[in-house]
Amino acid sequence: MKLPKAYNPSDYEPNIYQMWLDNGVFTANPSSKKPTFTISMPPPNETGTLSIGHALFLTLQDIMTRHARASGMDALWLPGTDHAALPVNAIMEKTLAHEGTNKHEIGREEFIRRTKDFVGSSRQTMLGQMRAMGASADWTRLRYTLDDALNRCVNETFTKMYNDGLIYRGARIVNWDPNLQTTISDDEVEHVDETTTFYTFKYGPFEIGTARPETKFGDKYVVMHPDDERYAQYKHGDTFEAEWINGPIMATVIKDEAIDPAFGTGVMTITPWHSHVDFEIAERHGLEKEQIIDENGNLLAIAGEFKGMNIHEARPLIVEKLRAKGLVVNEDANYQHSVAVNERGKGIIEPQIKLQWWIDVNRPVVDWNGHKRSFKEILQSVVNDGDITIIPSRFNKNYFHWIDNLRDWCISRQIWWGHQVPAWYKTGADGQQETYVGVLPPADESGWTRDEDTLDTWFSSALWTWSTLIDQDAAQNYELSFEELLKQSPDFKAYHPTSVMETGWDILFFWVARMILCTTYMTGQIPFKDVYLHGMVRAEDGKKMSKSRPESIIDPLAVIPQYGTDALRMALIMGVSPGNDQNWGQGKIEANRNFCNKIWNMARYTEGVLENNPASGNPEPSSLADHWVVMRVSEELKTIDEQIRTYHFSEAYDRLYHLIWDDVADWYLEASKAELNPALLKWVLETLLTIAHPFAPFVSETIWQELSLGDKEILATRLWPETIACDDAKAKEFETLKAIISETRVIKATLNFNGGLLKHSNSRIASDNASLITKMARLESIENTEAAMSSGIALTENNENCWLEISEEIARNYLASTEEKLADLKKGIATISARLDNPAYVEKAPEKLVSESRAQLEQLRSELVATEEQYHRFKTL
RNA sequence: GGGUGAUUAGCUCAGUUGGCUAGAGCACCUCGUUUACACCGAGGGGGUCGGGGGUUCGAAUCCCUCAUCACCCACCA
Repeated sequence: MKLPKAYNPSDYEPNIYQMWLDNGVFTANPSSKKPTFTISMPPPNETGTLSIGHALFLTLQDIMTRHARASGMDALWLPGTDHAALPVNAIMEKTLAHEGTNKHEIGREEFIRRTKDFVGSSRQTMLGQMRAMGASADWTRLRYTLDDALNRCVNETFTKMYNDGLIYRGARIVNWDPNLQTTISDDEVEHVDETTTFYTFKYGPFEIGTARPETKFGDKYVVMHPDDERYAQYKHGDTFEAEWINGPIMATVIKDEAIDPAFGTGVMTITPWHSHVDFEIAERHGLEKEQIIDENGNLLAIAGEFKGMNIHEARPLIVEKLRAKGLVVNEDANYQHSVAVNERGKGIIEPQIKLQWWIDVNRPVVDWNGHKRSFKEILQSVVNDGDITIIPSRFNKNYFHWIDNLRDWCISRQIWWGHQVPAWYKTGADGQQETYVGVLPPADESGWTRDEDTLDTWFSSALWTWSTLIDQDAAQNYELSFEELLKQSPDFKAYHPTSVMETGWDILFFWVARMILCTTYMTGQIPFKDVYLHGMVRAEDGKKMSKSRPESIIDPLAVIPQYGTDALRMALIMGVSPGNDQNWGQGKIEANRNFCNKIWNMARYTEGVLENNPASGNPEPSSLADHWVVMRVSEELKTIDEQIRTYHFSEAYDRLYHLIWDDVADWYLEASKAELNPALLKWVLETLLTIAHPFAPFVSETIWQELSLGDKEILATRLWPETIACDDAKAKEFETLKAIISETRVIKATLNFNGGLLKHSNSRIASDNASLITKMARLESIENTEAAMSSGIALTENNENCWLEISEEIARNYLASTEEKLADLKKGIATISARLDNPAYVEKAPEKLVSESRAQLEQLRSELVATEEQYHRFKTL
């Protein structure tokens, strides 16, 4: 025996993974003739270690990839990591602050160098963890979002969009994070609820409400709805003088439909520099805009005596001053509103007007399917036209809704870690600023200075599916045009568009939509055909795992040594449906550790049999159990294959679990002990290991290697098994046999006795399989009496004239069970005959269902007759 | 304000396009040291599928409505 009694995963996993690597099992081959299957791995951020969420996506993608490989495809799962601009930058700045310095002191070059060191070690940790999860990714094609080739793609994309007028530089209102000192996109803004004080101030003849008195210094426009009759006497453009924070000011009346007359007094003043809505009103009417708050959140000169003060300190002082002037009309301390924060770091967002780079999403100049379209229109049409399928489909609605609300995308960031904007500026002879945008710096760099900003991480991530497939060396040859580069990239030609994008629903907008946008634009192709969205893994109590509750965090790498990677993988997909969140379940991991051990012991049993009874010849079913197991395995081979292909991972897993445990382990292996068929037993084991492999790669491959199974040396390269022929009638006979054994067990358990004598009257199945029945039902013996039953308890669930010969004394105790059974049978008969008595059912339901119902009714009725006879006999005992 | 999801056994959840008398894992109860496995085997209890309407021969599944919970988007002077 090579296999020890229990499966201990950590004894085998690292070696098995290394064996796969050594044999190049995961390496794709674009020159093969096989159909291709591609997944671009969503690159994890290089900020630390793998989370349970990473473990989930690695499992799902690995199942798909291994299944594709087994389906005879050239499967490429392309791995990578993300430079994670904003989070990494924040970590670095914090580290520098700790050391008493900052990025400006050490300079850009040194900053980049130190950041590379940091992410380098973090990357190695993460790659090791991904391998520990069993990820069958092609590590020879490992990519990084800051690779030189990707940088070229970034510059190509930026330049092309700039030349097409789709990227522009403009002073617009942005989401400014004073903590991280950068702009962020709309999608990175999160709203958190807050209770604050809502003030109502007197402002000339009006009363205005605000939660932010500190922004009000420069307010000189008072806005109301044009149809608000309370203010009908004031005309658009009227001016008036009002006493305000730092003395009298001239104010102008503006009428605008953005104002809700029902809110507060229906009048407000605006601060265009620090509010999105106010900015839009000011733009509509061509109003002046003035900055009040600087980039650190301090008040500017316009605040007079408050100049230089932080807004939070200044707020109460400003209110105090207004109160002293008698301008405070009302204060509501329980005002509920939400405040915008950066989802990274939770810094409060201060809108500012800044000169930034933007992508225009509304300009219809992009060629797509022969039409000039805007980015918005392309995003809509690829999903509407079915080029891309989102799974589950309910996310279509979210996706379209997001597009409808999409505004121009601010892509520049005031941080150093990332792809630098490929734009250069110089002041020309006439004093005007010139701008140069290009893939390469200007030919003569003298006088030009490069834009200091970097691009939003998602801008480079948006190029991920194809930038990773272009020839990495050719990308450095700038003689080649971008189109030539694509043509000369074998991987791009073989593997793009990719087959499926598997990712979390939380980055549908951030990433999936932006990949579609940039990829259709640059390559003329969709990035992927299907989008499969998984949910979040939450803590066992249903709440988010969070750093503030360290005990809530499940570390996948801590689970693996104790339970094994396979158990972790299966726990993560068990009972989980696409797009739905799941709670971590300790019970699930234990159940799957046990399942792995079950597989192990199924192999161990087979190993023992084969040692004494070497398999010879082709596997062919002989006994009833053989025919039955071949039938069951063949059915499930097809179904599980289909389920994986259609992304029903949980159901595929469920079928595998019960096939192995219930059908094979509990029935077939036990039955085989009565009538050995070593060749078939071996076939069953090999087949089950092959279909279990995508789910449980380690235990299946370990057994394969330890027992030197199969026609191939490595299970990971084996094709999905073929079915073999069986006799359906014999398989059905085994079902009858199962019924005899099960019912015998039930009677024995109900009456709680051991042994027992089973008699039958010329049952061929019972006499042919006497030893099997005796063994599995744990009987004393079995005999054919030829005579009809006269005493004991009849088995009524089959038509084989079998009965348990036991004393009338004990048999009478079965009366209660018989009564229950009678009730159940009558209920079942009532249900089905009611259905059949309904002419509409017989007429409209499919013929197959109707005939099934008839057969079922027939069966129940004969069972009822037998049970009733028995019942009356017991009554008279 | 707009939207999505959830509500199924004590707990955590599956349940493809409506179709066998509604399932799993865990937990629970009874029995069992059968040489693959106690990380086991055999048997069992437990649900009017959130409430109410409707469509249909047939509804956990489709439609309407209400309730509770979670989340997303927008707004917030």
